[in-house]
Amino acid sequence: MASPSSPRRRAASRAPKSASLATIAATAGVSIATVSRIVNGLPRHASAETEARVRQVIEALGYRPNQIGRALQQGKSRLVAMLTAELANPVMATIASVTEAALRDAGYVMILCDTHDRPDLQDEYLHAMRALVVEGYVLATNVRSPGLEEFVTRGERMVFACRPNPYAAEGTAGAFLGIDNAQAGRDAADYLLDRDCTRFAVLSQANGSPASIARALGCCERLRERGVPKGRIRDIRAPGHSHLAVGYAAARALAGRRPWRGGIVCASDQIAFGTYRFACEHGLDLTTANPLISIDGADLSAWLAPWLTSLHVPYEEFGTHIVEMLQTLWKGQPAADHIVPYSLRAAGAFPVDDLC
Amino acid sequence: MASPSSPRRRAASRAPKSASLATIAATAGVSIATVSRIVNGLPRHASAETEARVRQVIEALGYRPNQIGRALQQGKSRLVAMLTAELANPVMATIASVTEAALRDAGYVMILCDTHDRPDLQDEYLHAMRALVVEGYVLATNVRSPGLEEFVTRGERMVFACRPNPYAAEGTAGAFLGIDNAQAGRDAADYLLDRDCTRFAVLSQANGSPASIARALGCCERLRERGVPKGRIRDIRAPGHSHLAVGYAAARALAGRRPWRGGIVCASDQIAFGTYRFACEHGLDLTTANPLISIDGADLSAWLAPWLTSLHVPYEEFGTHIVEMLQTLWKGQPAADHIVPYSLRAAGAFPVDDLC
DNA sequence: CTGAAAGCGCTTACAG
DNA sequence: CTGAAAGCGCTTACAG
Repeated sequence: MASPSSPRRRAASRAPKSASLATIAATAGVSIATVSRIVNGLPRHASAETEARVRQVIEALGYRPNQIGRALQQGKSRLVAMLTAELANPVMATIASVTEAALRDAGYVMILCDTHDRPDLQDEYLHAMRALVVEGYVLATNVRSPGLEEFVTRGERMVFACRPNPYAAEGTAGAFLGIDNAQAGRDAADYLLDRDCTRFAVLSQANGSPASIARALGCCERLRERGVPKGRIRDIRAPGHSHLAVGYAAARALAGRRPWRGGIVCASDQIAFGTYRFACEHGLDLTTANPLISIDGADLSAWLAPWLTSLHVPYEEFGTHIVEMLQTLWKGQPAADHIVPYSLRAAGAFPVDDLC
Repeated sequence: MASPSSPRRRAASRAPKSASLATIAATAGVSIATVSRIVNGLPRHASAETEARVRQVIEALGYRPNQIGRALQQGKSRLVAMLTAELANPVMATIASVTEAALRDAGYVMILCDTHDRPDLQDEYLHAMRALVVEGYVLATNVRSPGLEEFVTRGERMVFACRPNPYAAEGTAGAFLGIDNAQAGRDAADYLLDRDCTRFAVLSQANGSPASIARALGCCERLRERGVPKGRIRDIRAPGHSHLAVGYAAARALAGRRPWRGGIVCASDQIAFGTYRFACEHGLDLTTANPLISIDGADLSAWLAPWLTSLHVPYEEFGTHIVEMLQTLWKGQPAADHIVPYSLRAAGAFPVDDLC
């Protein structure tokens, strides 16, 4: 190791200094304004010779505009904050990934903040992002927090993915992007009914997000509607932070009494995975005798869980939608809710080629 | 929708304006410098009464320091860039997640950039991050690019997770964080040998990353070393961008001749997942007759792939290590490589409680 | 076509 | 204890 006082230490202790507009201007013998105009490709910026000279200097010194200086001047940062509930969840990772790509294409840089569904972290990040003067917020979290309420009432430009805005004012454009969760629950019920199930288990998270509650409720509602007696519906709401753990616990509850026989609806892929693990360990039957359907249908599931039938939410398209919604906000218009369709992805039926 | 010229439009078209240091100073009747000192908790910043008055104004106006102004002044942004090869890969998502948490604890904000393993995107991001004056770079990509070479030679502060620095100078501290990949391959070989396998398949990606090549090579090397004849080793390098597709293709090649009988080493979890999907569809036997071991052992695998035995890389600890390495760099010292140990995670043996 | 100057929000010596 | 002033890197009217 270099000693603390060695010259080497000094040299390496900060990032290599890069040239500024002023440096370029000085060595090219023009004004800062001129260089700025050239860099930004403004209309009648400079004579051909001046431009050539300046460009040469820029090239030679490897100049790149400092975004911080620009951001301070313009009052906008080209930064968008994305707050995710839990990046470890593949669904969240997918949303983050596609949003990042769409924002990049639109010329923005995404900052990803993992709130771990903790209100304190959520507020910490919200404030840190405001301090960075981000131009918009994408929320994929379901937690209430004072900071979020404050931001909503202050009119910050936010889009809500998957989970609706918990502080949305009545009759306001919610800027919500997602599926009709209640309807998805109903469709899951129909799927099992059409396969002649007579007993039903609905697995969801206790005190879950509004979205996941809506799925479970919609499902139970539909079952009753189609004449299933209450006694034939097991509405299991298992505790746990991770949906994996929820699914495991729910499956345990399900298998607890006598061997289960009937259809199973999991409010999310992750819950289905937890169920699956329990099934592997303790022999809960997940074959055609007990058809299982989940809601999410993430791409990874098509690989890792060929046994899984699910209502596939088109997360791969969320990035584009999110950017469109942000652009609406940036135009000063309220962003309407955006309800996307889902589709049935049958077990094992998804073609490999589409996944590569 | 509000008409384009409605007053509403104007009102919403930019973020709500927030108070500046100057505003606070003016309404509190003190100088900007005084407010700054109070906000930053500097030693003898102000008299008790002044401070009280200023704090009151800050509270009333909801003032938060603008990080951009501060960054410009101090020449540091408290931002760290993380470049990931592919966020859709759960291993990458895990690394991103833990790094984000560790950086936050250290007072930094992480910007996540998904390069999709494309050199052009990698360079685009590298330059965008430099423009943001980030204080460090975390690379979890394996792509060579002109920009990366430029950054390395310029001495930017970077750490390399999982994939070594492709432009590291001889005998230089590489700032690499990861496992001994060749040794992991060797250990995987030993695992199968100890289970009395006599035939072996080694599944990896054609033209893969140095890390994954090292795993496959180490494995083959060890097999030969322990006397396995070349004809009993099938070294399958399948093409494909995603490791899932690679695993699928490799399994197809493996099953192509006669029914496979022997041990299987997958260079990564994802390759094992692809193999698994092929096995489910086409009946490749993955039970004890054909023991399979992969390298990675991501937490998600413990849930979704209870059938999988793997050498578990402690990705959950990567965040802490990455921050330590960055802090070494920030002190002006070179960051040594950091080789972490891995451990065997046997199929189905991982306790559920540890995963919640 | 080109430049001098103001100002974005902040920190930090330097005076008093 | 407190303030006036310079300056971080940039853009943008405003002159010429």
